[in-house]
Amino acid sequence: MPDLATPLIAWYRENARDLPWRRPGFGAWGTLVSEFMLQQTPVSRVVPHLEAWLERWPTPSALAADAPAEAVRQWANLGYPRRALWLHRAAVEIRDRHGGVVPRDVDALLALTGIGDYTARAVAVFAYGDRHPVVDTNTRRVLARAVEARAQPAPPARRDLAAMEAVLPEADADAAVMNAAAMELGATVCVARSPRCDVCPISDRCAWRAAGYPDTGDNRRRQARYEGSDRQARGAVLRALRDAPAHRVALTDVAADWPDALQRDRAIDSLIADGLAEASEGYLSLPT
DNA sequence: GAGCCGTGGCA
DNA sequence: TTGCCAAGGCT
Repeated sequence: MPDLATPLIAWYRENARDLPWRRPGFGAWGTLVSEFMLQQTPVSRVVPHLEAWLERWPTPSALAADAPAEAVRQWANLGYPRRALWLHRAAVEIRDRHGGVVPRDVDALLALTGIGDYTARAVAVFAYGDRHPVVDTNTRRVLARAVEARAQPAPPARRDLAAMEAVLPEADADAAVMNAAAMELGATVCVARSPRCDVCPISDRCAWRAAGYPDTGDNRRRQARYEGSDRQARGAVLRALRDAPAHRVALTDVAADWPDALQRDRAIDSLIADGLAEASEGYLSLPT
């Protein structure tokens, strides 16, 4: 296995983007909030929302003291609004189970609502400096190409953690930078379409490049069409609630212009089932 | 493990 | 216009 860490770390020190969560002393709560927002949402859209969020709720207890509806409203159009609800629940759990301090232990982090393998380790590594493999979609693509000589990674699996562990330096601080560097390379150089191998710091040891960029197929899961989907209908309903005075709309008026009434009703029911909406006395509202 | 869950930018 | 892609997680 060629040494990927040395050139990646050196490259990262020179080329890392200046992002809010990379500022010294950003804090574990800020890191946690940023990681929730970054789950499937691009960096450029997250940055302004993150700063507004932390200004309003500087600690987990501050968020926990507010209503879930406020979290969902503040989430605005970041997408996947269940994350706002889960972040609020996590804040309550941090207040009640951890004295208001974001836990450092990976298992404790994994036990929080909305935190999985990626986010738990990202917090432990980037906020606390501990040594764990942090594997996101960028890292999976970098490892698939550099190590496995594949054009695209396989779907996410637990073995991805072992694959990253295998290329991680021993020292905690180096391992943390390596984790960030692999993600950064995947986000800015080793991108999904049209990778920029001419500026890649590990192109001389990339297995995919050495093999002549073979087309190894693509096992990635396809996203369902969004236009006309239930997800779009849910988005329309929730947008109406966010924009309404007191986050409350008469049930008969919610997304009344939606072309498919059955689909609209299905969306309302599923939002209620998810805890993102509540129905009472003929009105639909955000969760209190 | 597969399907589901928002939103917007870009080719 | 359509499909791809984005610091995932839950059921």
